[in-house]
Amino acid sequence: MVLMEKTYMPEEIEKKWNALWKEAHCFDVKHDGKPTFTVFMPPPNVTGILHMGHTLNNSIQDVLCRWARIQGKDVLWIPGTDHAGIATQSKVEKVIKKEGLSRQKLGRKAFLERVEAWRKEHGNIIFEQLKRLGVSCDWSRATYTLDPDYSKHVLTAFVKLYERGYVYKGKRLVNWCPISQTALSDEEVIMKQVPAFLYTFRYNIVEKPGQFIAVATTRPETIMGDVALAVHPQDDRYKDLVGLHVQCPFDQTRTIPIIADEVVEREFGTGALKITPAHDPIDFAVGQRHALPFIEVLDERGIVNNQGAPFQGMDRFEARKAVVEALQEKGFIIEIKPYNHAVGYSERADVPIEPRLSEQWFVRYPKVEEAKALAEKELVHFWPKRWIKTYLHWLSNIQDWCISRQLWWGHRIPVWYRKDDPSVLHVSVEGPADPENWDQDPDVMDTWFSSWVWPLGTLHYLDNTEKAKRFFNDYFPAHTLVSGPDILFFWITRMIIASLEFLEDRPLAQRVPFKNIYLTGIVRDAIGRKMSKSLGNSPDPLVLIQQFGADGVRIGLLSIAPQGQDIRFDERFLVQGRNFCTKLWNACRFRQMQGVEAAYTSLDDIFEKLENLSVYDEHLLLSLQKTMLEYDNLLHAYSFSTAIKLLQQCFKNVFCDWYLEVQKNESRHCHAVQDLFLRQMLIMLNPYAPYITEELWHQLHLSESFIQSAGWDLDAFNQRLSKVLSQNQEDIDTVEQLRTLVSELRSLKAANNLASNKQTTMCVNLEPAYSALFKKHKDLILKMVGVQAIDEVSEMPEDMPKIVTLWGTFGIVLMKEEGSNDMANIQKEIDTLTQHILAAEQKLANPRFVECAPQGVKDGVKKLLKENIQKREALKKLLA
RNA sequence: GGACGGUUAGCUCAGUUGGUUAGAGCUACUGGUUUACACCCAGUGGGUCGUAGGUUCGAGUCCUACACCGUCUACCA
Repeated sequence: MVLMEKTYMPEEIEKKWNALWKEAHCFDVKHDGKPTFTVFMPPPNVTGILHMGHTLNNSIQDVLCRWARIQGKDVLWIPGTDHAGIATQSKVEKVIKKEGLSRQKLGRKAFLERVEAWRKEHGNIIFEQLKRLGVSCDWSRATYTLDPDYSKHVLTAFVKLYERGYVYKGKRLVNWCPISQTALSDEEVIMKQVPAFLYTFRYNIVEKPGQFIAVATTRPETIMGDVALAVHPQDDRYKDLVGLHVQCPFDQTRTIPIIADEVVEREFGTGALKITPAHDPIDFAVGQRHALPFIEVLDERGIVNNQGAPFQGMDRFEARKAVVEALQEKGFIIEIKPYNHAVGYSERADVPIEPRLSEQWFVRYPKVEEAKALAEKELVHFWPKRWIKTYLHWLSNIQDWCISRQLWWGHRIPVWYRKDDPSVLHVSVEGPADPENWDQDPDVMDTWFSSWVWPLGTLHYLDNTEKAKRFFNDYFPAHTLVSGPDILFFWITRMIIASLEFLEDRPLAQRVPFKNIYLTGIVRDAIGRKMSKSLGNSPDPLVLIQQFGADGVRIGLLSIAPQGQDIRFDERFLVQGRNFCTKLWNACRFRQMQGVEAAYTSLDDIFEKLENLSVYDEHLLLSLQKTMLEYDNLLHAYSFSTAIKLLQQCFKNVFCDWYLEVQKNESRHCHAVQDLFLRQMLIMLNPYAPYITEELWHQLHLSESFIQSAGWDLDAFNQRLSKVLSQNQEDIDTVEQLRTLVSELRSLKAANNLASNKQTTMCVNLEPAYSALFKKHKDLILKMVGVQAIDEVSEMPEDMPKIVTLWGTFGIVLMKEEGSNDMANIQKEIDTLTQHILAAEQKLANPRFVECAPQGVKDGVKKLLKENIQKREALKKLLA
């Protein structure tokens, strides 16, 4: 047997196990009749690269999947990528721009080939990165949203919704991105507070020469598109003016009416609102109500068109300046004041969006009420729970979804118009039989329209073979969906709606695509800023993996990710993760140095060898048992950070720093105890740290097969353990008291400036009740504290530094120049004890307390009171 | 404007249905290398649980108000 290396070397070991796992198809779905466990990976952008958000998200999914596998479940974790319409297309457009090309110059077909080539080159980088992190997906089932089979699901969704009357085409005001030149959904628009100006200017009244109405606006460049002025019907200032007309400032021949509409806020600005239906959502509604004309003055690039004379050809921001200057020259401007307001920005291009009138495809959401009912009936659970409110709020205020995009990269809208009569439509997945007579709609669908059928498409719902149907039924719905809350509406809610709509033949409970939704926090930097490319505050996960090992990164990250709370990321935590791995490594190395059997040591073997257990052994195994139970509960409750901290604490404090140190000072060794502890600890740590635990599992010869097949039957384990343990609670208490005593005596030494390695002599005045216990464990105490002898005395010498413990008063023998007795400290301790004693006495003297409090609480108070009094008496003796 | 979070040690956070003397890790300080590990061990210091009230025998935990920080959402043009 070759001795393990002195430190854990993640890189080679990670490589080794990645290869072996792949070779053995460890993560392939088995479909062997065992209970299934499905997870859908939120598909990252196909050309994206791994960032901290992915790292957190996928680590959590991996914990869930690996834990399920250990429990013997048949796990299916489906990975995939998203074609990411706008993001990918604009990336490639930037690249070809450098070659002096544009997509228009290339033409649709050639451009799409370029994008596809780009995808082939840059796609799946993220898969390789995820593999480095150690995620256990079934890679053979990786799905891409433009895969032919997957696309069929997307197009079918469109066609079905069209047939059912949920999809319609309409000329509406949409969010228009002048850079990408496409419509955007409301969710792709980011509202930003920006400093701007509020311009107040005059509109001369035609019927009353010399009189005018003052109007406030932030968008003077749209004045040329004004078709009315609106005031509130109850506004006394303007009541008499309704029905009259005003003159347009740049086209004196054009007059527009003054109308009354309740949408106008009397308190804002001047109480008069200019109506530009083609360029503002509110104005659009007013325009429809009053049957006003729609005048567009900006084109698709945000440039003033021929309706906007004399500013034609100017960009919208140039035009704003020019219009204001022109108004100033005419003396129409009354006031210009700074004004902060929210402006919608295009998520991708980061420029203000332009509300623009255009013809688009819309979806009216089906199954909204059912989607609400699912959450209310707890057929889908949110973790943390509070997200249910946000979910319901969105569903209650849901707006029709603009799904067409004026892009080329994506699923093309499956609608054809007859060449000789474009009002004749053909809508189908396959297209018309005589394509030469038809023109297909040029637009593609919103990327989110493709990902909302993710649970159906990845499981090949439309495949009608018996085998495929059975597969779908066995793996749908998923157990948990893990995602950031930022895409709760974009994606999660829509997946629920799509599954509800397209699985109509199933009962409600079986149409929900996942039973649990776990929403992670957002990863922030050390000073609380969101991690982003532009700030450059996001570390490269691969560099971190190289520095700390994949396991170190995973443990570090998960230990600071409390349920649904944002994460303050700091490399310090990864250092801790790595350090823990080293500790684990060394504890197993230590075990190996004591001799490991050449044959495999199964759980049965270990239990067989558990005999003649000392109280220390029992104490350790009971700690293990308690930890196993708590760990199981914590994972059920998605408390990932608490769970890993629990394991770390048990492993370091109880096993390494206490049990192993005790073992070093004991002649008798029961290796089976260590083996059992390490075995169970490795199993529990495996979901968090798959590589190192797999390696150690084999180094310690715990099994021939992979750790993932170890099994986890808590009840059976507890029963077996109960048989070998004496289960004497007093013994366990004794060991806890011993730990405290050792710590107190070490403290006595340190307080008197004695180095921890300095052998000293102590004396003790024992509490009679603990005399026997002390004698029994005396040798161990001597060794653990570093003391030559502890002499029992009935009277403590006066000038000796002392400490009062549960078991007795201990004094330390000092050389002349060493230390001194600190009376002030003793007095301080007596004072604190007195406070506690008084509080306890008051409680017990209170009849209401005695009457109401449960017996356990009362007993606890009494016991503590007794101990505190005992301790205080001993301390008082020292002062006397 | 609305909704939802958060506020506990210098920092990052635990603290389950109210119940015994409020915890951990990191940092700081002190000391140490004994059968693994300095990516280690031992010890010390540090908190009137955001503020003000209330309910209760008992409140970090429940209620009310306020303050501050944050997120989402709608935006009054």
